[in-house]
Amino acid sequence: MLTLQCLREERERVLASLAKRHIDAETTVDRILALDAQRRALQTELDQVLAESNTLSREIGGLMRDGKKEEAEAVKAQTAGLKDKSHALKESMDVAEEELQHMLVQLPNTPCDLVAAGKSADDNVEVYRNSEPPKAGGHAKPHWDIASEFDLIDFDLGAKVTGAGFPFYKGKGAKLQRGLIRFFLERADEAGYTEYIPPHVVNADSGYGTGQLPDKEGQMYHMQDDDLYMIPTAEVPLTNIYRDVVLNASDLPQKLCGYTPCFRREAGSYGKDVRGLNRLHQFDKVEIVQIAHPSESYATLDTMVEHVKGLLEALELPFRILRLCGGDMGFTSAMTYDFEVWSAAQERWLEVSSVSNFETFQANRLKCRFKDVDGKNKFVHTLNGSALALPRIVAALLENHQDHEGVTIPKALVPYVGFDRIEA
RNA sequence: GGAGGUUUGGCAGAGUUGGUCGAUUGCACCGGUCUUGAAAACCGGCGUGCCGAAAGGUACCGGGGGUUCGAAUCCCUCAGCCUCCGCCA
Repeated sequence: MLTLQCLREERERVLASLAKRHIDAETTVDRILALDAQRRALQTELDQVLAESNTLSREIGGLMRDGKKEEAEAVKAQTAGLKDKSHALKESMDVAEEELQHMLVQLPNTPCDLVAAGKSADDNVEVYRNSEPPKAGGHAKPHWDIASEFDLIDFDLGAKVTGAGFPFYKGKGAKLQRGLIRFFLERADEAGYTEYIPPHVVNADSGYGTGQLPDKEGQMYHMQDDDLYMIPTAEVPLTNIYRDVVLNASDLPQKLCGYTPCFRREAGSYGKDVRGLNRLHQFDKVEIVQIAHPSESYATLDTMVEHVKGLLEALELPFRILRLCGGDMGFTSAMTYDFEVWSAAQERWLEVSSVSNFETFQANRLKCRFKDVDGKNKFVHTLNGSALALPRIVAALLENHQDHEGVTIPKALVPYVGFDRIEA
């Protein structure tokens, strides 16, 4: 979430920045500032009452020790009204604080300067494309047909055993998954990311820390009996490693990665968006995360973009990179690059990675700071990116590398999957 | 799942008949003296949030709540960790 200090000192900039998301936050921000002023005034008053109370209590303590019981009783009488007074002040302060927090967590992050204003995906800025989308040959089969023809993925079986959006991967389909995961992890390892196998289930504090709660409450599977959430991305457990942590400046950057299945309820999705592998309730993903020094974070973002770019090049897929506009960016992000691969049969771009800098937005919630050279604790910047999400990569591999007899596995991937062709 | 124990500042570890305890001490760490440099020794500093220009005030001894003029110390509750028993991959 945004810091109060930032709202206080840079109100105009924050409003202008949020306007790029097509959000008019003026009313909210001003209400927050009013509550903040109110809270501070109450705190000052409360502190005074408590100070008085503490002084008297110490006095009583001294008198009791000296055996002057009657004098102590007399002082005690002076404390009579103080407790009610402090309780009342505390209560008003808590009320103001609660409303303030409630409003504050609903404000999204401020897009950074480079981000364009915009309402929807149409306003995203394409910053890179490795090739023109191959012309439709008319014969390209969609991945769900290929998957079925070579018995790679069974959607119906998944629907029977669990429900729609939970496919079974089979035979070479399963090996392809396993190979891709290994391939992505090895590349992350080579790039200096430490591998983690995190829990696939997190508590509410963690959901809150990375911003899934309360914003996306309905998107996560929730286990009511234990009040735990299934992770929608490894970002949640990996970034929450740093919740309530103060790092040394020399510890930065922290680079970590991890493979996990991801679980998303995807309420409200329908149609061609959910066909085949396009959108699943459970999917596999390798995530890269960095905890960076504020002055380095945008350079870090660039290296992460380059990393993902390298993966897609190795897989020989046509792709483009978009810098998302304000209106299309996630709630917590200050800047996001989306990677999209071309689907030859569906003849459209499919998002396969999202690489973001959250600046201090998550760090503020996580209370993740570093001790700066001036001795002060400051918020770190957090970043993460998919490197990569599997289903649409598999879709693109099947569709783009198909021919009449089967599918050719890109050379870089062969050592990981153990075969170079998928055929009948 | 049952029984008991435990949870203090980066770590270790005092403090529980409630009263200058936000907290003794050691280690680690930072600065200084000494030294060609280092080590040792000695001196000083050394948790975090909030309010405040500052001085200072206030809050925090696992989380939350309560008793009291006053709680790290008493009570309730939740959680983590440890030991034993049970069950089990």
